[in-house]
Amino acid sequence: MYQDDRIRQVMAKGSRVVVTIKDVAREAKVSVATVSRALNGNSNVTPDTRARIERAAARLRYVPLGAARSLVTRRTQAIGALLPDLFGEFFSELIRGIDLAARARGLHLLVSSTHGNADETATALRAMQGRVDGLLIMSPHVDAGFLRKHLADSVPAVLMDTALRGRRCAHVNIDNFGGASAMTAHLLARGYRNLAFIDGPEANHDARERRRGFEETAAGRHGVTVRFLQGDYSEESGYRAGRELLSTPRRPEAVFAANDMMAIGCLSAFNEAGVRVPDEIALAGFDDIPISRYMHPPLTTVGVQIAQLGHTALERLVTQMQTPDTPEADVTTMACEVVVRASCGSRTDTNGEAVTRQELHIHT
Amino acid sequence: MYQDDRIRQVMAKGSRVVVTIKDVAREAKVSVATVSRALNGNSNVTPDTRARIERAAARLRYVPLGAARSLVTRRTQAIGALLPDLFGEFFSELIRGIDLAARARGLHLLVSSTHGNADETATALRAMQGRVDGLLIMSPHVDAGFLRKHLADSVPAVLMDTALRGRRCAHVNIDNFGGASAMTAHLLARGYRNLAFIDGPEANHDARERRRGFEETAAGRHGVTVRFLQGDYSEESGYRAGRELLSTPRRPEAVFAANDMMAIGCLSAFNEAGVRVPDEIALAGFDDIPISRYMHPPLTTVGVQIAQLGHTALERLVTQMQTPDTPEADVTTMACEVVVRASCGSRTDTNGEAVTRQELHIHT
DNA sequence: AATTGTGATGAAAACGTTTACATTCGCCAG
DNA sequence: CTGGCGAATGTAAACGTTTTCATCACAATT
Repeated sequence: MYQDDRIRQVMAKGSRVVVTIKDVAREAKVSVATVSRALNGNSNVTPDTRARIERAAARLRYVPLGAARSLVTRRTQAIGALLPDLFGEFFSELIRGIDLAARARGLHLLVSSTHGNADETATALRAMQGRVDGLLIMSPHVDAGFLRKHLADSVPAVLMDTALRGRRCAHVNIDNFGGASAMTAHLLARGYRNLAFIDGPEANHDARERRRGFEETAAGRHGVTVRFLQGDYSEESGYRAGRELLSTPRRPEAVFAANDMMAIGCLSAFNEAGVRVPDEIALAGFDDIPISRYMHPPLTTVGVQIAQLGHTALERLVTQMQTPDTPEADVTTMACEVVVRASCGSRTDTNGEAVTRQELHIHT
Repeated sequence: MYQDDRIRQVMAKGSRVVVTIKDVAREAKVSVATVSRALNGNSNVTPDTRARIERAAARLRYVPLGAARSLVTRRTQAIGALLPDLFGEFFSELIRGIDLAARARGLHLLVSSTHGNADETATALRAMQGRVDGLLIMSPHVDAGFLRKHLADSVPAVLMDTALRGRRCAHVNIDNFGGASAMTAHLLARGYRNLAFIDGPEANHDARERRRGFEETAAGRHGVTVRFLQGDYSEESGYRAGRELLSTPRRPEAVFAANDMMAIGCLSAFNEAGVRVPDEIALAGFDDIPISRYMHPPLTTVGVQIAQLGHTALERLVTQMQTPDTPEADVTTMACEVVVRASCGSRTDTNGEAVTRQELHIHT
């Protein structure tokens, strides 16, 4: 049955010998070209021959070597996602969105985290380039110079939620400004006049935009006072901000945290001090991470369609990969929505679910 | 400055031409072999030559093509993680653990989700094999036959939290039985005698083990009654189970859900009905997902070191990749711990934090 | 001065696949 | 019977890198 030693060796139980297309060809008594054609399904192959080849391939458990295939086709069928971190709900959702879109396109997904280190970001960026067809990048460290230095022209890339508007590649952004502005308007509409804002890390583009959204909407309005506290997006920093707010003589009526984790920390501080939310003080966050609705009270927040962001970014990238001519780098902005729950004193059903959603604009 | 048309073409702004090692060699006026040696750092190259090559490579923004390199070195420097899903805290943590360990080893991480579909699992498994050095697999569909059919002998693999104990590859499991058993003992120790258990999906190995841990520890004890409700790991199913429990004449004193999401759903049902936890009924979960501690009351649960599981699995895989001789496939079991919070009536500090952790055994 | 050793560099083979081109074969029209 | 055609298959080149082996220059030894 087996034609020679090679086949015998390949079939030997537990061996680590790799099966190549030549083995399949030999086993099916055809040339490697025919095997390739049969297995890739495109060209003309006799049903009989095809069946013989498929049987041989299955018997030998042949799987084509991606490297060899990529080398000649100049496609890896993989895209890389470079993210600042893989921890927490935000990135989990983002990866899920990317994965969903990638699998729909038959693309593999290579993930890497940079942990906020610029050198590491550069290393990861370089390491990925040789092995993917395109790159999805979210990182506080990337700017025009960084990309010019570390990103080859041959690699299509899409930047997610980044300040930079270089003409080098496309962007998919979150409407941080609009979302923060809408939430601020919501707070004002509820009658709160004395407001506090817990800031995100200064270096972060999105944190700055959120602050700006709050500031421009609230500041200068008649009878409205604003106050800022520094945070860094961590629950811990939100907790500290909450304590600080309680210790000052004149408490704000409402607190808007630049992300949900800080809002949650702040809520802990309030709960701990026996200050009731929203009766004594209102609280809002940003991101609408899944935990938010389980808080006590459920958190009013700005909903970001995180998975959708990943999906959109990947589709953008695919478009860019398919059109070799550099299209004028465009910017897609994902809309946000105010998700009203109990923490800002809305009427809610007994389950604490959101009862209203205020849609914002979509601007592409 | 530039030697010929090729270089000029390569340097042309915005071009999609890929830079190869030959271009670098030409630019640095050396052979490709020397470029390879210089850039890989190993062999002897004159400092002068090396500098010239590095300058050339940087100027051209050269990055080696992974496919070509892999083809000759027979290493992709990548490992694949095949998971049932990418949604939720559990997988987020797991991926983080894997990524951390992989980056420490200089390995790339390829992720893929199978969404519970057996065919899709097979496809993903096959597609990954040609492009990674090893595989981390977690899936309800893999059994001995499945692997024999779809997994080439040449690919090292580690199975995570799976029933199968084939001799084909190593396993890293969670001590589901031990954890459930310990939690049950904890409930009994607190004086609860009338217990209910919310089951996970029947097909799941871990769900069965958790049930077994509960059953064998509680059943047959003097004065202890047990009751089972079917769930499927979703919050929704936990909610239904909670409603059902409340509607029956004799309520259990304590409810043990096979995972945290169901416990959270159950808690919603209790809160909604105004039934106080833990005063009127105690509640426990399994997994210790990050949300648990933010519940109201914070959830007593079985802690699984999820990130650690990923880390361990990857290290196991690396070991297997380095030793070509198949080592007797071994099984590592990760210990669980009972994390006591307020939902089972323990005394807690004002913050609702865990105040005791009961360590279990570690068995390797 | 001739020989040997050494360290840097170059030439070329190899990796496994796809694909352009060549070959073969059977069939049909003339 | 022959020429031509199309379908099925084979042959071989190419992809970009690493690595083995050979070459070379030059210093150290005889």
